[in-house]
Amino acid sequence: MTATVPAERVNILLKEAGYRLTKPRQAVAKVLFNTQTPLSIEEIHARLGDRTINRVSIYRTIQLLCNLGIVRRLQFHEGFARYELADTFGGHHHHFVCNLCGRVEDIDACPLAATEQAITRRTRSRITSHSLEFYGVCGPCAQGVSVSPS
Amino acid sequence: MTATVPAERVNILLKEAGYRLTKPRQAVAKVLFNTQTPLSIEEIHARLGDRTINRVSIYRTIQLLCNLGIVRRLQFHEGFARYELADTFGGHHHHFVCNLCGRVEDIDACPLAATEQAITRRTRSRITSHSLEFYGVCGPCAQGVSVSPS
DNA sequence: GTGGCTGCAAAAAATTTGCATCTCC
DNA sequence: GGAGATGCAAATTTTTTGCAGCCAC
Repeated sequence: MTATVPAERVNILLKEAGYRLTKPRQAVAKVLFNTQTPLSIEEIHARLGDRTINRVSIYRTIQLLCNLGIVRRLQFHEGFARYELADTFGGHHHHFVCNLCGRVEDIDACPLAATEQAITRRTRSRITSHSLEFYGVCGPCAQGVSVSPS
Repeated sequence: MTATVPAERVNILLKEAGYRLTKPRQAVAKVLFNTQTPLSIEEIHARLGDRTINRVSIYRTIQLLCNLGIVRRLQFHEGFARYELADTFGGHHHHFVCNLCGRVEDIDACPLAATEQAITRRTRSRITSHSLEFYGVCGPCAQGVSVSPS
């Protein structure tokens, strides 16, 4: 995804919700805003240059950002979660995950609006979000030119 | 999902692939064929009446059934995985997960064939599967008549 | 009979929690 | 200064692995 709004908006949202602007929170938010692909806790930790920020703080910060609707959690069946900016900040999109190299590509097309309406009408439920992932073999891997993921 | 083919087909598939027909494997398959909703390892274990079958065997059986394409893994952001019969046995469908009561409903409509084709053409990738979940509040919960999940 | 399968125990990995210390407002 | 946040350690939870004994073929 690509950040469409300055990271400072996160600061405002935190303040408005009554939370403090601390170094770990700003650092984690910055990493997420500067990254084009969903990150695991471990990857976020690795990107926080100096390792003075504890993994536990990253977990807690991520949980907070998820609750505030700034970040969303993804599961690619890897045994751990990944996180990226939520729709408002990163734009609504889905993912294609290569089963060979693990690379993740954004899929901007979303054909689900009509489906959601149909479900809502039929079941009287309220849909607040959806999660859609495609799995397969990416172009480069299919042609044998891929490298294993970092 | 609903089983559309007798569970005996699993026995044939196992044999054909060179695996033995053991009690744990038949018991786990039976549970999956008799259940309408995706189950966690814990839930499968609980439904195996007598507790003579170990959790580890369930993990290993599930992994085998996934590899054979009989079962598929789902993640509803609960911190653990759920499993249900794969398309061939349970029919292609997606899920609606109620954020309040946790109930899971099948969504049979799948509007993704066209999207998959578009992605495949553009990126020269090969899509082998997709995963789509809707989240929200189900009808009963929206009307305050819901009970918490078992 | 025997090689693959199971159960037990233990390890590994991801995430959460308790609490003393620190720091943002 | 004080409430709230962090860091460390330890606990919890889910899943995986090693290995001796068992059972399907």
